Amino acid sequence: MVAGPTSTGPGKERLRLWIRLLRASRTIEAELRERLKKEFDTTLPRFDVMAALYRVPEGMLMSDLSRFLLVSNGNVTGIVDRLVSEGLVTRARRNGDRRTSMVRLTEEGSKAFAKIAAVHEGWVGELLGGVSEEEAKRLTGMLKSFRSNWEGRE
Amino acid sequence: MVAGPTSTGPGKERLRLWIRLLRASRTIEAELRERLKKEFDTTLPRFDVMAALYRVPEGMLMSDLSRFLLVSNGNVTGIVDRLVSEGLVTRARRNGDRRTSMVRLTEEGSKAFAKIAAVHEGWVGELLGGVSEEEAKRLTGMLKSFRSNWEGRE
DNA sequence: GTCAATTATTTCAAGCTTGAAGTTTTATAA
DNA sequence: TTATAAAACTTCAAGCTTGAAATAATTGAC
Repeated sequence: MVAGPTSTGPGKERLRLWIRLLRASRTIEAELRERLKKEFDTTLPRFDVMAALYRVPEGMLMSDLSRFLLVSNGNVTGIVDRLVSEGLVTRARRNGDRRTSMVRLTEEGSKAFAKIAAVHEGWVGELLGGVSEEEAKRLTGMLKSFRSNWEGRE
Repeated sequence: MVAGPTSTGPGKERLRLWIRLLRASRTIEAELRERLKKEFDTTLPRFDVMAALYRVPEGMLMSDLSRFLLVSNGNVTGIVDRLVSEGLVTRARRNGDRRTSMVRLTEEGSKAFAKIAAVHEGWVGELLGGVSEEEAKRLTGMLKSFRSNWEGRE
C-alpha cells in the first residue's frame, strides 16, 4: 500500500495521492509515537483516548469512545484498562443503565494530558512546518470533502 | 490524536490539518483492510510487502523492505514468514553475503498480487472519488513538499 | 408479564508493530 | 592474524488492533 502504482490510466492520480497520504501520515505518526514514548512514556492510543475525554468533562461511554476514535470496541476496552491502572481515567458504573460505564479523566489524568497536549501541538507545528497556515486551511478543506462520498454509506 | 485541538493560536491550523489527515487515512485504510480480508483473505501488511516486491523481480533484501515500507526489521520478518508459508514469496540465501537473504515473489505470488492490485486500484479510485484527478495532483504535490523539512534528519 | 431482539461491553485468538537484545557473518584496524 | 566493530537478520515481550463470540442488561412486541 505504500508502493507506487503498478499500472497507468485513469485513477492513477488518485492511487498516487493515496500512497502519498499514507506515507505522510505514517511518517508523522511514527515520529510522534517515538517522541511520546521518549518524553512522556506514553503511547499514541492512550493519548488519543485522553484527548477525546479531555473535551468532555462529564465523560464518555465506551461505545462513544470507539465510534469517535474510529477503532473497535474491544480495542478501547484494553486501552482504557491500562489508563485506569495508571490512575489517569476512571470507569463509573451508571445508575440508569447498568450495561454502560462512564469513562472520565481523573484530576491527575487531566493535568497530565494538558501538559502533553501543549508539547504535542508544538511537535505537529514543527513536523508540518513546510505547510503555511493558509495552505493548511486549504488542504484541510479538501480532506474534509473527499470523505463524504462513501463514508458511512450503510 | 484524532480529537480536535485543545487550544487556539498559531499552529492551530496545522494541528487541524494533521487530525484531518489522520482521520482520512485511517478511515480509508480501515475500509481497504476490510475489503482485502473479505475479498482476498489477506491483510494490508502482506499486500504492502507484495506490492514492494512486485516492482523488483530480482527481489529485495529484508532491510530494503523495511526501509521502503517504513516499518521495523522485526516486523518484516514476521510478515515475510507468513507469506513464505503461504507460498507467495521465497527467501533465497545468497552466496556472496551469508547474512542476507533475497526475498522474491513466487510465480503464484506474482499472479495473486496482480489480481488483487487491479481491484485495489479500483477501490482507491472509488474511495477517493470526491477528489478530481486535477485536485489529486495538487494535493499530491503539497504532501510531497511538507515532508522534506524534517524527515530523515538523522 | 414474557420472550425475543437489541444494545453495551468484555473476552479472546490471531496478527501487526516496535524497540531492545541476541546471533551470525562480514569488514576494519592494529 | 585477530580483536573489534559494524551489518543483516531474528527473536522476544509488550502493546495495539480487529472481528467474532460471549455476557449482561434493556427494550419492544405480544
